[in-house]
Amino acid sequence: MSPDPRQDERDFLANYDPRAYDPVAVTVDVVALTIRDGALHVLLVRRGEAPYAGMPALPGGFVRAGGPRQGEDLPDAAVRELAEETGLEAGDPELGRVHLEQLGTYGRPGRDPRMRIVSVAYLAFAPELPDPRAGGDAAAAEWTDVAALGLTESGDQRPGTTRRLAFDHARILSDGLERARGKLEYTPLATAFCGDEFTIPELRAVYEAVWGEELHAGNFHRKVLSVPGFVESTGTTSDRTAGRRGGPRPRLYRAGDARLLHPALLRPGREELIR
Amino acid sequence: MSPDPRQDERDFLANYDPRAYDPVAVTVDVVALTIRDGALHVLLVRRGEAPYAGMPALPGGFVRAGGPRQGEDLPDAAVRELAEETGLEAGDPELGRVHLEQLGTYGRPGRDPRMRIVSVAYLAFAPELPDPRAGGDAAAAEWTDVAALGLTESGDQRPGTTRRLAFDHARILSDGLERARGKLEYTPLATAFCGDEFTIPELRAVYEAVWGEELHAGNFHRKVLSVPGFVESTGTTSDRTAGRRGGPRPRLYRAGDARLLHPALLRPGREELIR
DNA sequence: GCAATAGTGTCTGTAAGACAATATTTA
DNA sequence: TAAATATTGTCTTACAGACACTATTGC
Repeated sequence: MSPDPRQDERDFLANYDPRAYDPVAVTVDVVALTIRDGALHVLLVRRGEAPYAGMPALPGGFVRAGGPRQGEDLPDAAVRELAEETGLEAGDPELGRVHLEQLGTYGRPGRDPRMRIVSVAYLAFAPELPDPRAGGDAAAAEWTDVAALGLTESGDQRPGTTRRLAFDHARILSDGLERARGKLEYTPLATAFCGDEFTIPELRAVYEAVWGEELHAGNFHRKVLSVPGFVESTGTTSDRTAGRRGGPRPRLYRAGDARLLHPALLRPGREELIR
Repeated sequence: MSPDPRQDERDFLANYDPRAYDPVAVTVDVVALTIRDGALHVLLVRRGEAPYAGMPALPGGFVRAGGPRQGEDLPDAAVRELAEETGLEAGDPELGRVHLEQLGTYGRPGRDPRMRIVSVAYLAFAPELPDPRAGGDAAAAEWTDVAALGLTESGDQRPGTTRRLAFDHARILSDGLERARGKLEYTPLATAFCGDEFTIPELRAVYEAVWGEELHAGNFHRKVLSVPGFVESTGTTSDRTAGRRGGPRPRLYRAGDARLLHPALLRPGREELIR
């Protein structure tokens, strides 16, 4: 490496194609998912300005730069945006329980009418977080049932859907949901939607909410317990009565130490989708 | 939407946090993989300038911008970079057989010492492409055996490796290889490394090169034929003798119409990697 | 001829899914 | 008491992997 990075930088700025300096802005958008009342919800904000003023959008914003070695890393920007919109402090331990992963990057020319914007989308999975309105300066953000958005597999929204998403956020959310559905198959991600301790039926409710289909209780139960490291017993039983309509008290489990599920829990009935 | 996008743009540029306009450049980098002589190879260029002058790097370059609706989309930029470095024309039908997918985006501050750069990495799978040197103005690019790069699972290169990659390209390549290994399990991607017609042993050689382990010929053969839509018979046999050391002439197959393999071909012996 | 390989057959352990049975709880 | 639910058991079918076998080719 050259002994003088600033000289490098001057050479660099002087030499290469100036078209590359047409402004390109980099943003992060966050698809934050949680389970509320047994249904999958996504965090949406209401846009205050044009374009798409008044329409719901994914929380997001510009990545802070400031020089070659200054500014924030992309995952940090995603956490910051999530914290700002949920009203949680950036250092809140509640945020430590949130699983965050990069989803993909969207840069089609024209996706933002104001300027060329490349957006790095992140996917966040959280157990029930406080309602965004409770936070101090939290914007008009709220958890929205994804079923109400009428998303199709192709990333569009069905005609007649009242809550249309801004920009290409329907596509990004659609990709995020598909990623989440797939990850539930071969990782213990579903436990990230639960509290520290949870029952097998609660875990099954997570799978049913994300996959959108009912699962056979008995087979699911045996299967989860048969995957090494998926869950570990606490030896106690749940005394929560909310949502239960009878039957014995279910046992409580914690997340195990597995990072991959083997064998995987495959989604039923995907034969038609394969071709 | 506002009736005057240019007014939107002026408002936009006037109003928001100017720190976002600290220059951030967006590049694409391409992890192009192919099989040569039974070993997995990646396309690398030799850097001509500081930083990392003389060191091998992934092919890549700046995304062309030019205004809100001008410039190229990210996948187009990746195809352009790949075409430039391989010496193929951008419209060459040979490029149409290349499978391209987004790998991930890397934006850690300091990853490029000159300025803040966010790089969108793409993964390309191709059957044997012409040698880059054959192309007209092709840079000093060449296919490199990935085994010679001494990559570890953590994305570093083993001490003593002579060909050290520039920037964080060892990490990017490492992520690309892991993605490729995984995709071979549940998609028919391996056929993208083969010609139009191929034999089951050739297909097995692809799996062995990418996974880095030998597979049982008999079980692999039966398994491939049992997955619906993976391959379809041509009714002919291969008369190529290159690489074969005996035995009957293998039958020829084409890629089938499956987009997912069901059941999947799982990598053997991953029990240790699960925790 | 000899060694290597393509392709098929067989057997065993594991897993998925349908279904049933029992015990325990809420309403 | 009736209905719902947690948990376990049983059975069938499918599949992965180990191994064996035969036929066909290159050298």
